[in-house]
Amino acid sequence: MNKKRYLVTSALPYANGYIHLGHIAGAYLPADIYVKYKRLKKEDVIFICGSDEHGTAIEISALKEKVTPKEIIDRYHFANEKAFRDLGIEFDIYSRTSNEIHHKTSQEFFLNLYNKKLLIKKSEKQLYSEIDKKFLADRFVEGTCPICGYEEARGDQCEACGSNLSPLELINPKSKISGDTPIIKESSNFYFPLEKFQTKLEEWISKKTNWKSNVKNYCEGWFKTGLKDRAITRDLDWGVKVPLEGYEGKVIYVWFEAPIGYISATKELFIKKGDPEKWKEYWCDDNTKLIHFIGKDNIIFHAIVFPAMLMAHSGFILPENIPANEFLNLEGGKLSKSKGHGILVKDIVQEYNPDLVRYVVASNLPENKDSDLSIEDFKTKNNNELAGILGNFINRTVVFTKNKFNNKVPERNRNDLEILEDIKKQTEVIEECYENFRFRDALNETMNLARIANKYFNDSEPWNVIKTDIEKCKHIINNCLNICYSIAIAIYPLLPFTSKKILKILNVENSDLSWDKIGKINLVENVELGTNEILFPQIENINKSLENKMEEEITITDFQKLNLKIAKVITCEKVPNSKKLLKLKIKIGKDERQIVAGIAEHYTADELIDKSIVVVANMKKTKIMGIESEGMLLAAKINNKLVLITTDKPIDDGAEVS
RNA sequence: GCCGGAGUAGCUCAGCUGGUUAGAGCGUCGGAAUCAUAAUCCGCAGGUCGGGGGUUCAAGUCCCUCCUCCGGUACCA
Repeated sequence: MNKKRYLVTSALPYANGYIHLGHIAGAYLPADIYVKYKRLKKEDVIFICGSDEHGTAIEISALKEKVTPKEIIDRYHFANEKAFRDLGIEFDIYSRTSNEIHHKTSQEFFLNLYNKKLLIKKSEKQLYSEIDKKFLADRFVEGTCPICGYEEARGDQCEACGSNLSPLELINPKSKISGDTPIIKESSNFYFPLEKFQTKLEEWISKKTNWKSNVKNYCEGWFKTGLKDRAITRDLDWGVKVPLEGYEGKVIYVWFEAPIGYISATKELFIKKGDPEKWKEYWCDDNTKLIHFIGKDNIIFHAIVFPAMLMAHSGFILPENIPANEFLNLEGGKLSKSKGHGILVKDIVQEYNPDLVRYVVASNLPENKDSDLSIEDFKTKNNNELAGILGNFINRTVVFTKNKFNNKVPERNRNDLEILEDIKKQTEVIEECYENFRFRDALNETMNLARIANKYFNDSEPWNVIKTDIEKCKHIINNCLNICYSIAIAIYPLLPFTSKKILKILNVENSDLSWDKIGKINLVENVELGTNEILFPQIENINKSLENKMEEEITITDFQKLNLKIAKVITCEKVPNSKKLLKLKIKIGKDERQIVAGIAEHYTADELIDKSIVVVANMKKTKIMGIESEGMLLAAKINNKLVLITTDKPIDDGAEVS
């Protein structure tokens, strides 16, 4: 019988931004907890992750910052790698898709499908720049929108009117790289026949009775719409080159190549370990359970696209489970980079004990639905739970030992194992949680160990017993110290740093942790303890500013780009068929113009007439629901309240705001 | 507009295929204790399970409808 193996992956973070708590809650912390638990159970498990480093977004960031893509990916790759490490998230390997081994692996994968004639070749007219010497990907083209006339529409979409475009539709297209006017040229690209795999996928997923319902629901949604073939190559520089002659200047699309990163990273891991063939045990052997930890935005890729790719390639195992999480909100608001709302890991670890961060996130994991995290939690959970329940038990036990028994493990002197058995029994409850990917429950049940322990301490009253029966007291404290050790093991998946600290306090730093040791007698009598330490000092104040650290700072020059003016509303009417749009005519000095504003849910058209408002006067023209808008009015918004910005005292329209 | 998801105690959330008095953690309150980071332990708190209607012997749990929020997708030439 072959032993079961676990191959655990966390979604490859895109190397175009810093990791924040939403990411951690979605894909990384649950995976790390799971892996640590499996390791305690002495299971064969490897934990794979790495940076996803290709794609247009990175290339565009590089273009914007006038640096090479390599600089961008290096910045985020190393920063994120460190962020994970700081949080105690320990991958066996944190690789990156820019590595040579990944390029090679992806190309082999591609060729495998190509040689089987599975890929569909489609020729399409594409824009080609003779100066840049390449085909221009959608987002590298700019031109006039054929629908609304907006002059800087992107190749894929017009930001002004929202129309989806293809670069060929643009009037006067220009290369965003060189400004060159591209010509139309035939370009052929390959498509992956996803449609063909739909039946097989549906069948496969229908058998996955232990998958979370949210994951299955998403899949069913996609099936219902019908899977469509997806382009697998595109005209770009930055990425894995298409390994065929005549396809120079084309790369493999990131969605295809990134998940292969799990395979390349596994290869890399075993090359480093000096056993270069061993990766196959994890990817090609049915005794291995492949588990992808991801956020819900990634479900389509891990539950549908990648499995289809693996089926097409054949020889690989398919995922056993995909315990995708929903999204983590912060103070009721969505975590989003663009809105400057969120907590970056690199910042939070400066502020708090990483185990506290793990604890707060783990107790709020969005396992069944989007969840909400409050900054206040860092304080209350630290003080009330970690310090009060867990830290306190360790501390009261150790301090008691120090004061009454010379800081040495007192002797056992009776045959009473009941409390240790209770502890053991509780761990079975915890195990069940882990096996079912219920990490929030696991955390709660783990804390119950400390609750049981505190109760035992209270009920046993060693501070009284010592006055009448010192032997009995020794036994009690011996139990408590052994419970401390058990707790150190049990909390290890959740609070690895604290676990180590407890071992140090117990002076058994080098002991090999194993789940089986929980509820057993592990400490040697009369051995002296180490130095005590307060595990979770009380937190008095919390730093609310953390949530805003994502906001970009600007200079006065940036501000001056805005041309803010006072305007007077002349007429105003509701835009038919819209929920929140009002169309208003405004007067800015001599200038009269029309703007469309999304405030109908807060103001009626009549209320606005004659009001003095503040508008951004140099806003690019745009069309909203087909209506031209030549500016943007300012309003303050919080929760669901919205009020217009107006002036303190009357002032003529046209006045500048600065 | 359409398709999903969600709306359960003050807060954060559990409640599988409908079935005894709707649960947990934290907070609040009362009590016990004082070894411990004013930490612990015990007890209590009574929430029309978003509104309304329906099916059923029985619904938080199924059906219809409405409201609110969140995703996805479409359209508004």
